Amino acid sequence: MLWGMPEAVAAPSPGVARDLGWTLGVVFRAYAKSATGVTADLPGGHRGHQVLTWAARETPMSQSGLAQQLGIDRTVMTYLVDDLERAGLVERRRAPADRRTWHVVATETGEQLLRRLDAQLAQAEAHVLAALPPHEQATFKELLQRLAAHANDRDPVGDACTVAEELTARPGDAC
Amino acid sequence: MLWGMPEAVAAPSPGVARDLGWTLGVVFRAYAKSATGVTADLPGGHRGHQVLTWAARETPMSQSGLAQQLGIDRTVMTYLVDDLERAGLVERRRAPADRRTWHVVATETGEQLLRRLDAQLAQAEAHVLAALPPHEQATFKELLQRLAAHANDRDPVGDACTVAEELTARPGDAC
DNA sequence: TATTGTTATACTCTATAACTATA
DNA sequence: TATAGTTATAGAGTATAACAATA
Repeated sequence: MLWGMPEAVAAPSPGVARDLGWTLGVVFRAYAKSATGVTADLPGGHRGHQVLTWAARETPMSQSGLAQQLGIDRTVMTYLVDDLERAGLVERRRAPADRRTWHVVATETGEQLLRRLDAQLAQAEAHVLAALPPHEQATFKELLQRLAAHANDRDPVGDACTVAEELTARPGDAC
Repeated sequence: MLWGMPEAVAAPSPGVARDLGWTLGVVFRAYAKSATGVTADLPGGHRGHQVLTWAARETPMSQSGLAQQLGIDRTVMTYLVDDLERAGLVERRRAPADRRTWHVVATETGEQLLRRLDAQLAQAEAHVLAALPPHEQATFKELLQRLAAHANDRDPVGDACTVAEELTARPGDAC
């Protein structure tokens, strides 16, 4: 888990409450909390939802294809599909062209559940945005989409100066 | 770890790329990746940074107070302060009023490092926002702050209809 | 008795590596 | 030989419970 910060957490100082990282984290966790609640009982949680979403597409995907797309380890994907299959939400079908691979396909039950989950997730989204009037909601989403589109464009901030070096650096040193 | 989704991940469908949850996650992870790099070598990572931030305040905090404020378990806080103390960034001082509690106070070294880390985190912030022109950056941050301020106002989306119930529900049922 | 802090233990999640069956 | 999938093992991170010192 990354950046777990359960429940309400107070800002270390008034200034921090205006930091991008802090506010982004607060809003993201508020959404994640709602979304986690929606997918809580689904096998695999939010990851199960992602797999189910892909499994409901027309073109079938292999397990390794799913793993690569969703950034999940191949070995984890096995357990994930196992659980979803046991719940009757997806099926494994041998790929005709390559008998090594399984295609993961949503069952009718899985597709019905997916539609309901998506509707509930839309509610969670609306809940998070409810603090803004409609036209500002649209502005926020539009700006967020543009940020997301360029999020992976450049390399992250250079780590030329590590903490280890910082610990021995003097105040005047450039970092 | 919550919502781990390493590296670049493709959206399950074109529509999803416009979902709030998806875009929020992409931008948050982009920032988290930069921020994690900044605090990578700090004992305790980003949590160590949070503790250090509180420890640098004027009014000293007890370990249990820190744990409660930051949503960290008491037992984890012990290890965290141990590591920060070993690195010479904070000190434990017996509280005069209550000899059971330790006050966690940043050392001069800790305060210097904190100032540098905060400067680097500001760079990470600027990096994430770089896709937008200045006046839209200000708009985004303002809207985000208003969302964050109301993030914990109401209860999360009702989970009156759990997945377990969904699995047995018929298409017409209200959820 | 309740609380602060510490320690030890167990549990969950994930990653690594070895194995099979196909290609 | 290389790849898809499976399984087993080990590791990190976290939570649970018991303990000592103090209130």
